[in-house]
Amino acid sequence: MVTRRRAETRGRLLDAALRVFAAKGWGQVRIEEICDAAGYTRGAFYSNFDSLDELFFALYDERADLIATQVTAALADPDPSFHHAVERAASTLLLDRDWLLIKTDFLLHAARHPDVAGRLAEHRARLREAIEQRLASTPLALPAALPDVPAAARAVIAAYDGVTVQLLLDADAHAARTWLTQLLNALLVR
Amino acid sequence: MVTRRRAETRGRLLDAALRVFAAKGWGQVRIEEICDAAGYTRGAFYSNFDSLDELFFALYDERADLIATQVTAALADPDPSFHHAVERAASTLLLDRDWLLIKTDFLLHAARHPDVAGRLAEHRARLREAIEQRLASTPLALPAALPDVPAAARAVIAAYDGVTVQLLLDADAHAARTWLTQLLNALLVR
DNA sequence: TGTATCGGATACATTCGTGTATCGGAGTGG
DNA sequence: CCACTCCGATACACGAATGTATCCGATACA
Repeated sequence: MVTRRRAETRGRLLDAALRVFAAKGWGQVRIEEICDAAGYTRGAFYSNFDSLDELFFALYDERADLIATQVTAALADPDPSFHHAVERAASTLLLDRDWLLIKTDFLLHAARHPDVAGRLAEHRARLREAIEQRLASTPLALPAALPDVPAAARAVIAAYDGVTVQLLLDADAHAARTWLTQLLNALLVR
Repeated sequence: MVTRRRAETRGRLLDAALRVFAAKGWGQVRIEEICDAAGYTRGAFYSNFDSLDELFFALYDERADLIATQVTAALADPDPSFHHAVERAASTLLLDRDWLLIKTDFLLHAARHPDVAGRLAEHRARLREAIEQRLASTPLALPAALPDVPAAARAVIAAYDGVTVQLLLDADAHAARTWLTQLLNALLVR
């Protein structure tokens, strides 16, 4: 089982794919571009993946799992203040513009192909549950328009999605983070 | 000047392009698909446009202008109640899922190609100004986290973008509209 | 109505990307 | 050290999409 070299090139291909997909966008990417960026030829690609879709999905799964784990950890940390936890989660979520680009590509793909929307729904559900648990464990005076914790959690996700759009457009990560915390304050603090 | 037939086919091509782009997504669309959907051959396309990009941009400009005009009118209408105006604007903005798909495609394109981001920025600016004027002309007790009207207007846009994502995923326009009004209440009403 | 022009259809050449089949080298086990 | 296996490189054949050049029918105008 010579899984050593194989895992290496697979990893390099995934890393290169992240950059290339972020730069050009789903649908503009040719297989050979990724191979070039990774330092291989198409032979390596076809030896590790069956299609570009499979690579893209593998990439999405890998990164989505990573991010969800990090955010969950940031929110579940019991000791710091609420605002501090929000800051940490916001930093994780809005840190990597490349990921936001790819995630939005995947969102569009899921919107058009409901059969693959499950992966995305699962990712969002993980984030929502982490947010709900954090909200439930923190004494908050929610505004009248958001009566319960699930509604508040959905509002948090909507704010995140809204700020994501802004960050995609102006590429100002710092402004996006402060703007997200400002929005969350407006939403969650009566 | 035989502009009659020409305008007709150009219009049909744009209409067909709206459907095809919404269904398949930017980057998955072949010129001939649009021509087929419009009932023409590629000759008609090349006679009216230089490239697929040009067609896509023309389509975006046309629809963005239409939507912005409608929303501005809905918001500027002085007589109805604030909530009623919000409902009308929300209905216009969230009515057409096809448009949201295309708009998001364009968002990604703009995020990756800053030189074409101007069109999108202009569209957003029009919406923001309409919102600001409406907010300024309505006595509202803004929450502490959104001190002034510009901040509140940006929050409205963020909420719109966030709800757009949800609508893209679950395709439930009615839920999206009520959810948007709920979010706006949470954001704007102290 | 005849004619000139315009617009869309058709045919063709070319380019580009893909997928497969095969080859050579590197790593592994005996 | 040798043989075997695995993996990535190379070469090739095929199909798809594009853009252009040309043709024919429709429309406008005298």
